[in-house]
Amino acid sequence: MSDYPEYTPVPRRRRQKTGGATLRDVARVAGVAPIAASRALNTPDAASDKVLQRVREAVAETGYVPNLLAGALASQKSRLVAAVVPDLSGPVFLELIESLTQTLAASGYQLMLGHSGYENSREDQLLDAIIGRRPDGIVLTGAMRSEEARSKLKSSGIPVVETWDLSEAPIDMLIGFSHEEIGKAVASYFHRAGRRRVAILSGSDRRSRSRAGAYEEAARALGMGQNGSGEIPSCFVPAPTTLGSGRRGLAELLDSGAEIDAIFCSSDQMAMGVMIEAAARGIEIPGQLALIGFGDLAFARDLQPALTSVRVDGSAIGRMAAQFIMDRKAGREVPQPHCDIGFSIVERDSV
Amino acid sequence: MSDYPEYTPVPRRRRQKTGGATLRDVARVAGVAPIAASRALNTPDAASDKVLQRVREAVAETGYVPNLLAGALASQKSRLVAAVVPDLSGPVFLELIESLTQTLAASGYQLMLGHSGYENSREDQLLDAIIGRRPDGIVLTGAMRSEEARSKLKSSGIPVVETWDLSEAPIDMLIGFSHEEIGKAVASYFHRAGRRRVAILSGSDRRSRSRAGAYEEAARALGMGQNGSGEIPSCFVPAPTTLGSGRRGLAELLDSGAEIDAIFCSSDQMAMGVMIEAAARGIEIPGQLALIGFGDLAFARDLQPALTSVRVDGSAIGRMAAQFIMDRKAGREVPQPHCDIGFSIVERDSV
DNA sequence: TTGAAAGCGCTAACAC
DNA sequence: GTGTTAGCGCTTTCAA
Repeated sequence: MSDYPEYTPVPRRRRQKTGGATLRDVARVAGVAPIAASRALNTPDAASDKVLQRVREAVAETGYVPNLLAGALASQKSRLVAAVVPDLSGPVFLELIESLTQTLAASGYQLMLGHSGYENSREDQLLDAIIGRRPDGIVLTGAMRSEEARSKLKSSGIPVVETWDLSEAPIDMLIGFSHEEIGKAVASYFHRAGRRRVAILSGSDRRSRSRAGAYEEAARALGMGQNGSGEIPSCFVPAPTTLGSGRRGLAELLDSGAEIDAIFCSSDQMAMGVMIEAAARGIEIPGQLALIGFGDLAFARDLQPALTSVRVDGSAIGRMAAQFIMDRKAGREVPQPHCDIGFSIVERDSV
Repeated sequence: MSDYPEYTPVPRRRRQKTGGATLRDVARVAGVAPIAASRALNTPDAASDKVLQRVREAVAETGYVPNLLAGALASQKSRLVAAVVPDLSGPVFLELIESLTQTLAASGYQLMLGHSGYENSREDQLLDAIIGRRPDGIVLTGAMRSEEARSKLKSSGIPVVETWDLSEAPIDMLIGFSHEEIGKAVASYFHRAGRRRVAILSGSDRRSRSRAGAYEEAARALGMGQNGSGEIPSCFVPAPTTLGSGRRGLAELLDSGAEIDAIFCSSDQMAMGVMIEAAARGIEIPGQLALIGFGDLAFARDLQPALTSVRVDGSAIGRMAAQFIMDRKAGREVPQPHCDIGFSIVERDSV
């Protein structure tokens, strides 16, 4: 054995690289500086045709896929937008989510989805996970009621679009409609249609309650309700509402002995449930019972009878929200950052 | 005018900082090194109580929210998982997406959602956007049939879970079931129920076609079909299928003059449409017409009659997919990376 | 248990 | 139009 110490090369600190080709590799192959390659890919107008050509070849040769994480870190633009929904199974928000994804994708943005549930419990944790990714925007469809969550959002500096509601003190931007107005409009619609003994079947989430409250109030003001008492029979079921809760809701309403000739349902699914239960009980719609749903889901027109429903243009909300955020990020000013998108009652055959 | 050049301070190149507090700020406030603060937050076990305490206070004081982008870049762990669905409006995938989001969220992962549509056109673009974010895993529920897309996925080195199908040559991991077996099982179920003049109403997407094909074949093998010819009346509608396409599909089937006593619908929504159309035409279910749906959506049990349907456990797929990916990332081996999760026929009253 | 140094892969800010 | 340099905010690696 020799006493000479073995030759140990100075251990160069090397991290494991991710494996794939990087912009440097592309640049080397193309024979240009990394930044030139970057420009060729991101702002092709600012590069000569020669560089463009060679970089493109190099990309093809190396199979380079840009690391958007690194790009986002350097440029402070993540091209990510987060959307928070209480729940996906109540398809009310689907239209919004789809149009959001689509509009964003067309501009190279990606959607990050978060579920908040209908309770405020996980909000904070979810928010940290979202803000931590530094999205270019956050679209809220529900929840975020806690003051802590709101101030966290505000101080993050990330553009926020609240949707699906009108708030007096928006965090930032807002695209919504008035649930109270809807409640009133439906009550008055029933009134004009000659219905008097109106009832309500509603989810117990805040928004449905808000529609329900305005509906009851307006109905009473119009002199509708149970003969004598002016009471508006109501049934509240936990969100998300389903076809099943519609069936059971109607059963409960009927079994309570109330005399009813019209029901406002807080979702089209529930309305469909009511239709099915009514059919099972031999109650004719709209003859004996008129029905208005909420959401105007695709199937509403295909029901028998076709369902009259309150329509809110979820696609428009999605498109606008995406536009708001992209405008903001591009430094453009959003002229009307608080928007009431309204609603309409789509008249079909169930009233 | 003096000829002396004005004193210009050396312009330090400063980027605009994002504004929020960084780990350095936290560390400074806590009086420790940045790395110590990092450890206090990520691996609390490896830090002394004193440091822990002071870092926590500093976090609260500064309102620090970790920049996960930077963390991901440095650690090669994005804690992001991408899911690609053809479409959200056919709620078949909702269960999967919800359980995926939930399982991931419980471990601090976030879901990134991508829509592929039912055509392969946007696949490649979508894939680049996804791979570019270096997610820790990708869950595929449809599409990705092009060889280019598959090889891109493979060479990315990102764990991929294909779901909702059994493939002979999976890209990586797989959690699925056999659409052919389902077709056969439904045909034989109708046969055992004494139905003979069976038909099919199906979406025209690949998977529905695959179920339909096996169903027709099995039905013919069992001697079912139109009297004499053995033909199986079929109607294919574009995906996503809806209640409306169910109504129109039944109408088409009936108006073609076929004699039918059982229909296999490729979605529960279509089955519901068939029910409605049947009711409108005075056709009794299951007396004159038996019905089996696919998806076993929540409303199936609440229909009148309750709908018999093929059930696939989407939640289980979501949970497993999340687990597979997290195991992989943690260096654990996934013992059974190819899994047939099977299906069941939930017997209710429509047959 | 704690810290200093060296990146992760990219782009903003300059200079030419 | 192109290149140089210095980070973005974090964590890995190594050394104490």
